[in-house]
Amino acid sequence: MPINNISNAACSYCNCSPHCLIESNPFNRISQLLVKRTRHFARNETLCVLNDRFQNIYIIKQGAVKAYQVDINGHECIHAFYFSGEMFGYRAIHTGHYISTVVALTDTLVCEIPYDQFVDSLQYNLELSKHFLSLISRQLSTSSYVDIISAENRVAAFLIDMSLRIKRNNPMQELVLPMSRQDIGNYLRLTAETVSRILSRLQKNKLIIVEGKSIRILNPEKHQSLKIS
Amino acid sequence: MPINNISNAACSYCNCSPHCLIESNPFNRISQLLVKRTRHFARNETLCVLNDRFQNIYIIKQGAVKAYQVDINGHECIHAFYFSGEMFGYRAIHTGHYISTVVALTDTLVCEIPYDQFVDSLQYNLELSKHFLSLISRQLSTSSYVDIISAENRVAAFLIDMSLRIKRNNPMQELVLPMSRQDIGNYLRLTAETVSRILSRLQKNKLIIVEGKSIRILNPEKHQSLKIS
DNA sequence: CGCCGTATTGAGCGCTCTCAAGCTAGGTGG
DNA sequence: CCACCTAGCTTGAGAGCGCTCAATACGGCG
Repeated sequence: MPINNISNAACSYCNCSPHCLIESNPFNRISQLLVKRTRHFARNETLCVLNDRFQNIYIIKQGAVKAYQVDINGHECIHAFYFSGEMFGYRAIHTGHYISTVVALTDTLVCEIPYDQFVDSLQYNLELSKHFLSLISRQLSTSSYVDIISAENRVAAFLIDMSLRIKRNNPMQELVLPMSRQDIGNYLRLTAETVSRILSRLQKNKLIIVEGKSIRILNPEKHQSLKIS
Repeated sequence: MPINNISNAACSYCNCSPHCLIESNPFNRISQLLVKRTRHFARNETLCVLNDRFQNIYIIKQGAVKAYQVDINGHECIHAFYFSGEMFGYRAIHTGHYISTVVALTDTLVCEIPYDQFVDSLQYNLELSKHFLSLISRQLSTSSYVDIISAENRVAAFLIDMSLRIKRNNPMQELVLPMSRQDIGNYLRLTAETVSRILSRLQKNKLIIVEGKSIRILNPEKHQSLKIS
């Protein structure tokens, strides 16, 4: 696997193409014009650091990352996980500096797109402008888990979301979470102990089967009803 | 005060101009091209309704609004307040339908901008594209209050934020909150009772002076330290 | 095998919620 | 002018959920 492999292939040739967030005709039309770069990061490697100068938007070709800030108590506040096909970095557009540190949860391949060049290309393509605005707006329209009051509903909603976003190529429909219980807790504003207890409880109630990082969801419908507190 | 007064004045003549979020040279240059409309809403009147077709982006010239969804338990989840000079509606870009109901908290004047026309105008002005993306990105980069664990810190952070966003023309630096305690609670995911108790506690600790909806912040520095849990 | 990081489980505490009772301000009518 | 009403706000008592602290179990790896 080549590190920092420079490539300028059209999006249609990307291995992430079937489920890429920005995969769409308008983007493909423009994609040939953009110099993109595929980069590889090992588990625990840092993709970008809080306060570094904003330069690139990233799309994950393969793998998973977490984006977090460390608060004054040293607590790691995770505000997002991103998976295969998803885009990140755009939250830095306003400040010009990354507003979180992003770390790979597993071996991860990303597509790196220089923002300056990308935004300049918008003037040649109104459709791309519209599409990009729509993508960003999508992030604004998805409500956060912390809106959900009870811890159990929050974990259930998290599992449903993960099961929809993590691409799986196994027949058993099992979900393999790339993050630790602590990460899940930091994301949902719960402690790792609470996350663990709730997973046990959901298993006892025959809603899921837990085997370490691998989780099988037995009754997605039941979970749906849990989702909204 | 004319209702639904049609106007197409340049932004520079708007009474909101001194503190408008989208006030900037690039926008002013384009603003003459856009048909805008000034509309008036009385207290408790609805500006837009959840699931209605997305047509306009709004900028508040004067007043205040709350944006909320009602969850399946009938609980009103407020996800934002907007004040004079601020923009809303852009969260609907992705879905094409408004994702919340917006209601006036006081008598409110808004500037209504048709999105289709606005987005078409982007192709004539790259600077406007960049500026608009930056504005939207700003919304993504501001973290939510619910990230703050303790209720006291959440309320303190809320008060600091309000004091920065609500424009005042009084010398005593007093903050007049346009929303009820219940609204504050719905926004911070606390009960109205808890909000009330915490305001009393902050007053007892000589951090604020509460007189109904009017609040004076005595030690902004002390609050800052409260802000991050 | 022992080691270490992660996950699970338990006991007790504290914060916020629930439920309920008073309180206040503003409005209406006599 | 006061009596009365109502909605919103405040305050109190008790309960429950999630946190803290601590012990134990698991799993990968030398």
